[in-house]
Formats: sequence, structure tokens, C-alpha cells
Amino acid sequence: MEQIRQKGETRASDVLQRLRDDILTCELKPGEKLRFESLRDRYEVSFSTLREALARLVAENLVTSEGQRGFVVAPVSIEDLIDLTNARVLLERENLRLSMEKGDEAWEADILSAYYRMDRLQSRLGEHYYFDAKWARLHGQFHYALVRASGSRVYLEMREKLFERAHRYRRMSSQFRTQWRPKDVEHKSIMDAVLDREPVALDLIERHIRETTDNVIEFAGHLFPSEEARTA
Amino acid sequence: MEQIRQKGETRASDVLQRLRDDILTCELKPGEKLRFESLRDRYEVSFSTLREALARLVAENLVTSEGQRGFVVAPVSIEDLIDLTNARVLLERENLRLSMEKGDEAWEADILSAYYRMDRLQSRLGEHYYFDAKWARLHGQFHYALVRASGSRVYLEMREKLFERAHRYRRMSSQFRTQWRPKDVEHKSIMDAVLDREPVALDLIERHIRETTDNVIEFAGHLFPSEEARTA
DNA sequence: GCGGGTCGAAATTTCGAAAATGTTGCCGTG
DNA sequence: CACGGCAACATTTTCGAAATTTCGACCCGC
Repeated sequence: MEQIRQKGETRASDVLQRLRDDILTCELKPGEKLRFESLRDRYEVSFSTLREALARLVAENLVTSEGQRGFVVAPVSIEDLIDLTNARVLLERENLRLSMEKGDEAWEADILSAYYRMDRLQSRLGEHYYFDAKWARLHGQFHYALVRASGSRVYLEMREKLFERAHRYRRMSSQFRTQWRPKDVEHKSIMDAVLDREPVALDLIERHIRETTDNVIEFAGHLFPSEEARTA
Repeated sequence: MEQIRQKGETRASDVLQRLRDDILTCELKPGEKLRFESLRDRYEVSFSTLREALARLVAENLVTSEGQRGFVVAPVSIEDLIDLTNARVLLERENLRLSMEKGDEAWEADILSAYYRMDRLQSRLGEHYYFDAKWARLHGQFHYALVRASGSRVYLEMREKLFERAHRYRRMSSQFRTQWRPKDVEHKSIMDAVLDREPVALDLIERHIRETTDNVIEFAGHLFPSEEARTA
């Protein structure tokens, strides 16, 4: 068989990534039951390999497992989205605060570079930039560049996981809107404040996150159950 | 075969719990290589079942997996302990703040009850209470009771995971000291401040956490590598 | 003696069949 | 007709052997 995977990468970690992507892009819908047979067909791996990948996703809160009744894509709800947003704000502020305190010139250079790349692609894409997968990646990298000098592995890992979980909501809402508010000016002012070490940057980033959540609720809130049955 | 496990509980989840315990109590030492053969003998399960449990522990940061070279108990370091402590302080403060804002009378009653049970056992055990497993559980439950009314699933889950990771450090240091500073007065004053909704409670809990970490470093800091080789 | 390549042993990773468990629908009884 | 038990089915969970990969020792040429 042809060797597709990179060295040091297992089939399970490959499936893990694909499963995560499919959940985040809602190809596997929230609340959907994950049957082994169909997953085996889709990803072409064995039961055990799937099981390992699913086990990891459970610990990431993207999948839930109920006793001996299999796995389910983690459900969504407005409460969860709000909860996630608050947690993201807390961690983003703390990371950014530390980053601005500790960041050196290399950090500043990375920020400028990440912004430039995002901005250029945005200009090229025009109004519909938000649907572009590549832009989404650059956008994520820009925000990561801002906080990456915080020096705290724990904070950054938590931030990363929360960011991913929230991404599913953004994705769901993006299918239901035709245009996004222009964020380029916002990003620019955040970047400037961060580079100048102005404390107001923390408030700007908080508003940035909360506004995105508000938009998601406005455009797609009707998709989420409000306070549905939830098992502990 | 005899039915030991409860209904709706899989063999994998059972092994997961035992593995987690063994890691937290340092029966499996930090940095130790986890070979399947010996684990299979120890827990009497098959490769695949082990693999699933290990995969979950990886996502919990208690185990690391390196490409195709197996699993290793997550290493410890002073940097990691300090990082964990800062994160715990951030989350404990936020949870407690929300809890004091939202907590009702049932919450207050639970706190009193948890404190009473912990305090009673402490009196009975005398000086060596800190080595007692049951006291450790009651202590954990007391601290959980304080924050549990925060109403945020995300915050509480993060808090739980950080608490567990930090527990390993506490455990390591407890083998190297003969006596602990009496914390009973501290716990009492924290509880009183919380029940009275005094904002100073947040500072008390922060100092409580940081002092514990300082103790750990003082008594067992020599055990941890300071800035050893760390792979990304 | 030293660096590089090769082969064998040891460990991990993957697989699909077999066992265990949960679920559904049927049947008989109250 | 409702309800509880039972049996057949569907699905998950577990197992250990087979395939793959890594690690270490040995050998060869320089």
C-alpha cells in the first residue's frame, strides 16, 4: 500500500484529525450518533483505530460517550456558546496581557507578518472572505500571533481548545448569512494597540470576541436548542 | 466471568481511572515509559483497551505520546508547576467570584456541610491528616463546594483538570515532609468570607493556592528537573 | 578508529472476528 | 387494552494475532 502518512504519524492520529475537522465543519452534525460501521466505511480504518480517535475527542469535549451506548457528536446550545465565549474572553485577556508584557521584537514582527498575510488575502477575496478556508486559517494565526508570547503552555493550550470548540458555532452561523461586517479595521486597531502596549487592547479583543458571538447568535441562534435535555 | 463493573461502565473506563490514579499517586513515575506488555500484566486487559485509556490520558495531559514510539507519563518540572498554579488561581478566582454572585442557600448549606466533614476528620486524624486519602477527598470536595455555584460547565471542567494535574505535585512533595502547616484556620476564614460574600475571599483563596505551591517547591523542588529537554 | 549502512529483536500499531451488552418488537398474561 | 417478560437483532466492546515501525548492535569500507 502506498505510504501517505508522514513518518511518526499514526493512522489513528490521522483519523483523529479528520474526525475533528468533520465535526468542526459540521459534516458530522451536533448530536449525531456515531456508528462504528458507517465511520469505518467513511475513514477506512478498523474498529480499534476509530475507538482510539473517538476516545481522544471525548477528552476534548467534541464528542460524548454514554456508557455502553456508543459515541455522539457533542451537542450545541446557546448556553454552551455563551459559556464558551466567557471562558475565551478570560483566557484571551490573560494571554494577551502576558504577551504584551513579555513579547520581544520577534513577536512584534510575527504579528505584523501575520496581519499582512491575512489582510492581503482579504483584499483579494472581497466581501466573501469569511467563507474561505484559507482566510480562516490566517485569521486564526493572526490571533495566535498576538498571544503567543504569553509564555504559558497551559494558558495557550486551553485557549486553543476553546477556540476550536467555538469554531463549530461560527461555522454553523456562516452558512446562514450572506455578508459579514468588515473586521479589517477592527483587526488593525487591535494590532496597533497591542504593539503599542496600550492596556485598552485587552478591551478591544474582548469586544471583538463578544461581537462575533453576538453575530453568531443573531444569525444562527434559531439553530441551537435553548435548554434541551442534557445528561450529566 | 464475574461481573465486577457497574452497568454502563466499560472495562476501558475502569482501566482509565486506575491508570489516572496510579499516575497521580506517582506509582507510575513522571517520565516513565509505558510499555504495553507490563501494563497488560498489571491491569489484565488487552492492547486495544489499554490504548483507548492511554489516548484519553493524552488528551488530559497526564500522558504524552510520541509519534510511533509509544506512551510516556507526562514529565514534571518547576516551570510546569508554576504555570499550573497561575492557571488554577485565575480559574479559581473567576469560579468563586461567580459562585458568590449566584450561590443560593442550598449552596451555602453544602459548603457548611463539606467543611464540617473535613474538619471532623481532621480533628480525628491529628497531625498527619494530610497523608490520609479520605481527607484528601473531603478537602477536594470542600473546595469544589465553594465554587460549584458558578454556573459555568466550562470553567468547572477546566478547574477540575488543573486540580488533578496539580495533585500529582502535591503527592510527590507529601512523601518528603513530616508535617504540614495547619490549614484548618485558613479554611475556616475562607469559608466565612465566602459565605459573607466578602470580595477578600478571592484573595484568600489565591493565597491558599499559592502557599501550597510554595510548600511543594520548598519540600520537593529538588525532585523536579528545572528546565529539562522538552519536545514541542 | 570512525562514520554509515544493514539486519534482527523488541515494541507499537492495526486489524477483524468473537464476546458482551443494549435495543426492539413480539407474545402471552392480567 | 396495557404491561411485563422474552427472544432476536443491532451495536458496541474486547481480544490477541499479524503487520509495521523503531531501536540497537554489528559489520564493512575508509
